[in-house]
Amino acid sequence: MKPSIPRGTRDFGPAEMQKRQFIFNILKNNFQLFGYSPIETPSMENISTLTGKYGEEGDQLIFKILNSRIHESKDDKKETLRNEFNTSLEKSYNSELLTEKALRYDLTVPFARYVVMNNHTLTYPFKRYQIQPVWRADKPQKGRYREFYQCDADVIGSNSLINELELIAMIDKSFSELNIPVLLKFNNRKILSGIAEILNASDKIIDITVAIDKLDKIGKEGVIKELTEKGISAESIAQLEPLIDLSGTNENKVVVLKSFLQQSEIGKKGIEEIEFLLNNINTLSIKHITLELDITLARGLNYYTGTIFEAKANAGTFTPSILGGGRYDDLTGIFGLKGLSGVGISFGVDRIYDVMEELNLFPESVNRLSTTKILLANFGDAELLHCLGLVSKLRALGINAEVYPDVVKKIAKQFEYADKKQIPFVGVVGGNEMSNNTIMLKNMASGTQEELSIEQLIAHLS
RNA sequence: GUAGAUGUAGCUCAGUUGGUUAGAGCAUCGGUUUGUGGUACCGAGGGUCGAGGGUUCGAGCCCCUUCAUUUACCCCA
Repeated sequence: MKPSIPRGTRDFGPAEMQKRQFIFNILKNNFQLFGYSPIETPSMENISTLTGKYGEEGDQLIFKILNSRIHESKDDKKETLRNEFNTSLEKSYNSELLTEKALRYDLTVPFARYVVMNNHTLTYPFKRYQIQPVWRADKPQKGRYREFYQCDADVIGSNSLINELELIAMIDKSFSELNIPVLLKFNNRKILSGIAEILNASDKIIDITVAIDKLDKIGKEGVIKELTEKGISAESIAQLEPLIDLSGTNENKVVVLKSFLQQSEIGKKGIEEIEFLLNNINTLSIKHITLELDITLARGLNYYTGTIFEAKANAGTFTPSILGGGRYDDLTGIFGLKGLSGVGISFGVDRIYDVMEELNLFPESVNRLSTTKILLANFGDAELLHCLGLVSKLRALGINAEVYPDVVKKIAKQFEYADKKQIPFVGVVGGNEMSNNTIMLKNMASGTQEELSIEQLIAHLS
């Protein structure tokens, strides 16, 4: 049979892994630098843990796992299963009789589930990071995969906006180290709720933000047309006008929003939070990223209640977001633990990779196929045994070294191997070198070689 | 879900209005070189042209069906 992998999934070869790990390492270091501890959770969760947390669209994109040993069910149960299956063919329908498990859709909901289950062992505020793949049954396209890694950092059990500030600092530091120019958009769900409250249209708030978000694409008239189509009254649209025209600095936008939201308690709270962030952001010495208040940023995930974040590369043609996050006031409440507010962000490694590839941002040092520093050529059994002693000496000193395992007719083959793996040095130990206790060291880049003592070799490679 | 694009060698792709035995580059293997790679030269292997059906004396090319991949919209990391 012809081998293939499911669509939306990918294999990663050594060259790609080298670069992916470069990203993982930077993120992991920063997570630890800011005080987060690692956890892992299972790939699969009970389906009831996941459903209802991501909005209607999100729920449909959850990969479900068919119950195992369904065929062993009793006959009377089989009839029920058949009915459930038929129903699920007719409409979007979750039946726990068929699929009681599903692949995790993100890391935040499993984290909330973890917190509730481990409440008594945790010290709050609990700061965790988590680097694991998630799965979404989306149609794949550019920058969109069905299996991809998220790198999450969340603080739970703290209401303080200091957490938001720290996250912004960590985002800045991480993207600065990755050397990616980034536009970090932020907003606050309370402002969106406030706008809905003022317009008395809480069910239409998503339509409104989506429409205003298209301003760049379809112009002001297009936006007004779309709002009308969505059933927003002319009066409300007129009222909305200052928001459609919203522009300028973050501070200017706050002034406009303040007057718009005067009559909304929740809106005023949102403004207060935004102002706190803007007033204190300077003390963070943000050097790298650009911060922009964007009231059209809504984010589909149901659980967000306060600050929301989204980051995109500020250069090149790759437009999908590479980071998302926000505050959720009561995600653990669903699992029975009330009153724990959390805030977190998620880096999308796969998209960060795509951006870095496009902008050619990977440093030269990770653009190689292997980390081996020296290959010892194989001239036969006796020489090989001698070389094995030599490599273990080198490895003890932290020098990445390997031997060529097979005896081959043409020595050239071994040099070709080193060349293809981009190994910088090849050591040759034949009869002469063995009796002299030396090694012929060839520099693959320059093509030159010289006979060295073992001490000289070590000095050369260290 | 809606719309478009593409399926030819391991990979990237040519292939003329339908006409002999379907090509190239890269990769692989062998040789020029039995202690030396990357550059050069010579040679070899490798194809049910995505699958099924139709039109035709004749189909990689035209028609139908189907599958796969990919891009955009929606939503998302």
